[in-house]
Amino acid sequence: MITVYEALVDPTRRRILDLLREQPRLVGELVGLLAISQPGISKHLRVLREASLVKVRQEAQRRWYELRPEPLLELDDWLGSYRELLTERFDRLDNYLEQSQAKEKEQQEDDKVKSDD
Amino acid sequence: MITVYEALVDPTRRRILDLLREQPRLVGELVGLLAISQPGISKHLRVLREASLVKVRQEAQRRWYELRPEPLLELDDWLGSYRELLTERFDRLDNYLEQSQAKEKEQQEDDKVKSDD
DNA sequence: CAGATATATAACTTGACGGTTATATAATCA
DNA sequence: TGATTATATAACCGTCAAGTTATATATCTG
Repeated sequence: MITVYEALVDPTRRRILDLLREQPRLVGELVGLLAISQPGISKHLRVLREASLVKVRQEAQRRWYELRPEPLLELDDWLGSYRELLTERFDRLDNYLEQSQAKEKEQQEDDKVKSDD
Repeated sequence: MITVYEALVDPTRRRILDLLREQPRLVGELVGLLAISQPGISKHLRVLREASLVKVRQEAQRRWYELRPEPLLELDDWLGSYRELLTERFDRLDNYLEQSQAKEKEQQEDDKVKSDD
């Protein structure tokens, strides 16, 4: 079994989850979107499966991967104990959060620039 | 710079944060509590520092480590997009969460059983 | 100053991770 | 049936993480 923390540590897997949040996807679709080889994607999907963060529905040779957000509750629960501390000082943090979001967005752009050959 | 995801992936570091949530602690205190060598703890603290999750106050030879929860906001933000999905199906998940908590508690017990030699 | 105390850093080992290419498996299609 | 399509698995490689022991650094104490 793989913990939700282990599943989320890799940015590619977070991207996959974000993509699956929009809609179920085929493996090949994810390959097209993520600039990683097909076996690489399959390996990530295996990790997500073993963390129970996705479920699969087979349809002929194709596999539809679908989000299963339940395990995120554990993370949310852990975070909960910190949330009061956070909201206490909330004013100080607005700035911080905006910075982080900018950084993340930047990185996602980088990911996307798959050389189109 | 170390991401909050990287910082949280290690269970020992999550325990350290939990301990610092209660109160600031000395390195030696954490060593006593965690069954890892002093350099091991110092390395974890360095990671937490580079993730901006702790701050240090020096007092003679001692170092007080204190929680800095701000970076957790980024994680909370990421989780936010999934929270609606989660609450939608909330009834199905109670059971799941309880299981996870039991597992975690079990593991923490294991951590604590430092052979007292 | 010499020793003791508290912590950090260096160097090393081991194992796991994330990527790759090559291949196996399984279903569809002609 | 043989070729094609879609995905998973195997084998391998380089990097890094987490632990260790040994040592450096810095402060206090006698």
